[in-house]
Amino acid sequence: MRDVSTEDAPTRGQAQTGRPSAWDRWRDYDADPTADLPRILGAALTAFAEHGYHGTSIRDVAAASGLSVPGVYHHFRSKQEILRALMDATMDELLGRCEAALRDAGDDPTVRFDMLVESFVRFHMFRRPQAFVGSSEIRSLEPENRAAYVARRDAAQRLVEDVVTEGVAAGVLSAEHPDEVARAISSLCVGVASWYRPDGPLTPDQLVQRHLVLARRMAGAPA
Amino acid sequence: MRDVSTEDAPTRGQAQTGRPSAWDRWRDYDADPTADLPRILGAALTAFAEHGYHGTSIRDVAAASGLSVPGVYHHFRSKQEILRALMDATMDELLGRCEAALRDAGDDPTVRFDMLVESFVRFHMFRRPQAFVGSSEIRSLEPENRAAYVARRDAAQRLVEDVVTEGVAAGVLSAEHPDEVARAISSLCVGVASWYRPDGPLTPDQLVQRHLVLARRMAGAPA
DNA sequence: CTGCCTACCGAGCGAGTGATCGGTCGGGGT
DNA sequence: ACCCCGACCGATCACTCGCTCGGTAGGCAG
Repeated sequence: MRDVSTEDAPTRGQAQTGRPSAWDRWRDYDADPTADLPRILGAALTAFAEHGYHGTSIRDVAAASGLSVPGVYHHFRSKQEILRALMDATMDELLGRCEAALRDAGDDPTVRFDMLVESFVRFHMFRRPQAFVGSSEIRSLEPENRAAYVARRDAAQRLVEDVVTEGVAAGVLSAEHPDEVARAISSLCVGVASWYRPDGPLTPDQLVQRHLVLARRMAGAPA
Repeated sequence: MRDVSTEDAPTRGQAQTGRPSAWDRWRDYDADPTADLPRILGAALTAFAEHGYHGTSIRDVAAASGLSVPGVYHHFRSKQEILRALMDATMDELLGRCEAALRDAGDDPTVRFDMLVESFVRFHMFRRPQAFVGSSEIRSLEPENRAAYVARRDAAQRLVEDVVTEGVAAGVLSAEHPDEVARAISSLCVGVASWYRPDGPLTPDQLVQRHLVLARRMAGAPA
């Protein structure tokens, strides 16, 4: 039994200098959200997004992976372990991309806010199944796994909160309650993951811009 | 076999004059979200909110209702029928309360926007399980039931969109894309249902006010 | 008292569940 | 040639699932 959650992870964009750093190209997404995932997790992602964790059987996952049931259990100890690996991979990517966006943004609080929100919106647009499963299946995680996941989720929201707080301190934002603005921006993004369709009338860049406007307004950026 | 979805519904507040009108007291909520529901639906609501539709068995619902499995099937033809009745009751109340709020608001576009948003926020705070199940279990509805539910859900969002559009026409709001603002406000409220806890530091009225501020900002109300 | 209704329950059906057992098979090391 | 190991499968386990059958208990009309 091996943990498969990181196997086959393709080499991603790297910094030109120094050690390779994943998610440096935080704006770029493969069109297929399952492309970077090992096949079992890819199959599980699609099935969980469509029917939910409890609405999906190991046989569904096995069939979609081109494996038998024992074949799946060769890679994962249990159904719960598949969900845990999927949720972990989701948070790895979200946090990785957001931290990369903040590195790119430098020190200007306005740029930091904009780029972090942009990164959030893009993730929820292009990793729609991950974002959806990540928010709807928290309750299906066993207590320990849930606690670990929620902690990372809170850390992601904390990134937003900190950037709002910085903006207020620098006088470029005027939110009275940064934690609530952070929560509102998170809710907005989760919403995007639930209704966004790639074949909609607007381009991804347009949608990013429009949601950036909404986020700026909530945070009290000058019109 | 009877349809139980409306049985035992207590008489609610009525208009002082003319025919009785449900949800006239659209701001008032019983502390227990299951209080107005027949016991089977109340049990199903609690269980679905905690474990999801597929994570809940008929035996769970029966035990929580103090009935046997056939006892449950005496009132509902199938598990799906229970979910449908629950979702219907949820939309009945949401739409009923929002329409009552709009009746109360009169003609002033600013008041109409504020009261409708207030009604939305309150519903998602005090009917948290309903709101959560209503958004997370759409995928568990069979196609016909889902289509009917989504249509009513869209109608609710349309109420918000119309009020924003009215506000823009009257010059008291300045949103460029009312449909997106409406979606954002809905997302905000769904978010409220997912994190709000009655024992939090803020009173419900404070939370309503703060979310009203966020909604007004997104809609481009003057500061 | 009989007949019929609603409201339920004990027992159990076939199907499907997560998980496991004892394998097979092909490739790499020696 | 030998063996071992990772990757996988057919068959099957004990159990739970949604749902149903044939009943019973109590109320009420005639």
